[in-house]
Amino acid sequence: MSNRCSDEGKIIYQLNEIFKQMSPKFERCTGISQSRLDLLHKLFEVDETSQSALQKEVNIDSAAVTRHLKQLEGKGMVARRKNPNDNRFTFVSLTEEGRERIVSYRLEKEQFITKVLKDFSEEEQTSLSNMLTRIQKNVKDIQY
Amino acid sequence: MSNRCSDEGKIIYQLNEIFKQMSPKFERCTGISQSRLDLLHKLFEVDETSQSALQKEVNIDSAAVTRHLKQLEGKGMVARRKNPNDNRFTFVSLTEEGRERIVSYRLEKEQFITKVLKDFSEEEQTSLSNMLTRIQKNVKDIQY
DNA sequence: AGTCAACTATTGACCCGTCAATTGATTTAA
DNA sequence: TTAAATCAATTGACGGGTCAATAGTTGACT
Repeated sequence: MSNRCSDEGKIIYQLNEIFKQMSPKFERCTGISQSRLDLLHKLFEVDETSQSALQKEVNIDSAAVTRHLKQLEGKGMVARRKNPNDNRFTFVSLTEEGRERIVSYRLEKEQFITKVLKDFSEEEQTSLSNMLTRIQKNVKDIQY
Repeated sequence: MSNRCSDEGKIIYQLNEIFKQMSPKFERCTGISQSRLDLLHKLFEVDETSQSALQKEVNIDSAAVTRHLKQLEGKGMVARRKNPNDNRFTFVSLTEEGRERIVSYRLEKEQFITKVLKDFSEEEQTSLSNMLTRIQKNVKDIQY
């Protein structure tokens, strides 16, 4: 249950470090931030969604979603329009240009991922993934 | 080397999710952010250091370090003074109050960690840690 | 009808990180 | 000894996230 202090925080520490080191490299390699690519990915699969549905999928604050989508709209990658049947909702979809550009993003991302998982066998990957899933569950179970 | 798409991005995704979900809970449980606790930890071990040396250890930008330390100074947890032999450097140290309070922070942190690693055996923990180390190395090797 | 509650989206204030430019102190070299 | 280079720390501008408050729309209930 409890083990020696030197090791105790190490995994948490490593998780943070990996995140901090990986995020900026991801952005430089792919040319887009992970959050934005996530948004585009979801849109890629869905054709058109409400903003709130999108927000629930990517799991970032709706304020951030609004700002991202506005910028992506400014760059001509997504289109937004109000739901005519319910003006509270705004529908979001990829533009043609967005749809084209996301393909190259995906490519860059795949290359990035293979670099990150270099020398990991299939078994190791699934083993790692399973452990991460368990950690995720533990984190979720922490009340407060 | 390359495997099916559904699994490809999953680990990266999980790492991000864990980080995003864990950070705010950590802060609520312990009452302090991870970065700040890191800073205090280093100071706890070292008695007095220069700010730049501290910055190198915690691995966050020196601008952020300055701002953190100023706030911690405002709360009476750390003390700062210029190095009399070289006025470029500022020395940082824990105050008595800071030294007291960090003990409880450590306690909260330990409890948090055991929750995160619930149901993980020693072997699993070292196995996980080793894999994370390898990933960290892979990330570091990504040029650009 | 009219009011009230619920819901989406947006905005503002804030935290935390980065990079780039600046300030002040010291060292190096001419 | 003075000028240039270097270095630590700070500051400002910005990106991206959160929460809280607000605006606008819709639905339900009296």
